[in-house]
Amino acid sequence: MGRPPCCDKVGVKKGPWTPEEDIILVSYIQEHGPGNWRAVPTNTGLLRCSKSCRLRWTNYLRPGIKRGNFTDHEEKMIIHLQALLGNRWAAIASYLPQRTDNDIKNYWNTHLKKKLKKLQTGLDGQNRDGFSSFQPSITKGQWERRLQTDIHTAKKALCDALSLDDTKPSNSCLSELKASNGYYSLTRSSQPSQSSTTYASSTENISRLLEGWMANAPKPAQTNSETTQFSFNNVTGTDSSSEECTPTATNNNEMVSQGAFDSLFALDSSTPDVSPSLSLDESTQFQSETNFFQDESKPSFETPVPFSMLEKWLFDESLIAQGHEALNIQQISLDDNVNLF
DNA sequence: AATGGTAGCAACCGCGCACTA
DNA sequence: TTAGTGCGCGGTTGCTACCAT
Repeated sequence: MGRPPCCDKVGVKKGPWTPEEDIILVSYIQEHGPGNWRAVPTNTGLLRCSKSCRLRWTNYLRPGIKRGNFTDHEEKMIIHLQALLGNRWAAIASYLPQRTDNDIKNYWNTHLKKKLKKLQTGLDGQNRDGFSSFQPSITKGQWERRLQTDIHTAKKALCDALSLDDTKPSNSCLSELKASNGYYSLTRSSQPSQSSTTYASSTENISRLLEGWMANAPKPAQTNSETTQFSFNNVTGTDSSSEECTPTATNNNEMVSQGAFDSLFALDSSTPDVSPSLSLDESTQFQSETNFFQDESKPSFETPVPFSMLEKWLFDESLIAQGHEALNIQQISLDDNVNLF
């Protein structure tokens, strides 16, 4: 059977999204919810294909997305998870609730690959930080087979471990908004760029504003130098809470504040001992108690479960040195990847 | 100041899977 | 069982900003 194109390509706009398009898309999703992407261009009048709309929403407009500034812990998690899962960015992203697969993929390709390569060449076989060479105890085929059966359940178990309540306000929100001040100019020429394009910064603002919508009933738009620059008065329900980053904005289940999220990754040696390798049985046990991926393949954050299990599993580098099998698996994959550089 | 190279990132493309009729 | 459809994923491209010369 032939596969029809996702759109007829005729009259379909490509390239960067404009703020106006973002607003239209956000407004539509706010009203109808994500999904049925095929209908989005038709119903909104956007000259974009459905895939483009979905991608734009998933990667940039969806609430709760953190962009840029990967922390050391996130970096480590990505490295470990990439070693374990390979280039399964969506799976890796599911462990980093605020990050998109695209973001992680880009970060891997642009930063971490180089970093690891540098590390690999610099150390030249010395064992350090879990990234060095070693003698694999099992073949890649073996661990891949094992992963095939284990990854899915382990993924769900880990997501369960990530589940927590979000009660802290985001401290970084306001400063980011300030940093973005003026970036939403439609002329895209009013402010100097910092580290990203003016457009990227502006979509971040859209996301943050949307967080406010999702969290609260629509309120009259508040006059503000930042929001008015965005022409958000075209959209009903602009919420001032997104500017203030008050805890009221945390009702959204998808959103995890910076503070809360960072706390997840604080290494805590006092946490209970767990096996560094999630066995199938353990994972299945978790799986039976949880309900994941409610929306857009991201875990929910309803049931507070200590993060220590995942944390320990991912970060206990001493276990790497001890040569546990599960971490050997990571090492194998990591070495395989490094060899590709 | 101008130019060329490079890095970073947003977005696109094609494929595969799941679901339905 | 097969065809049609929608969606998600991973790889890749191309644009833009930055940096070195």
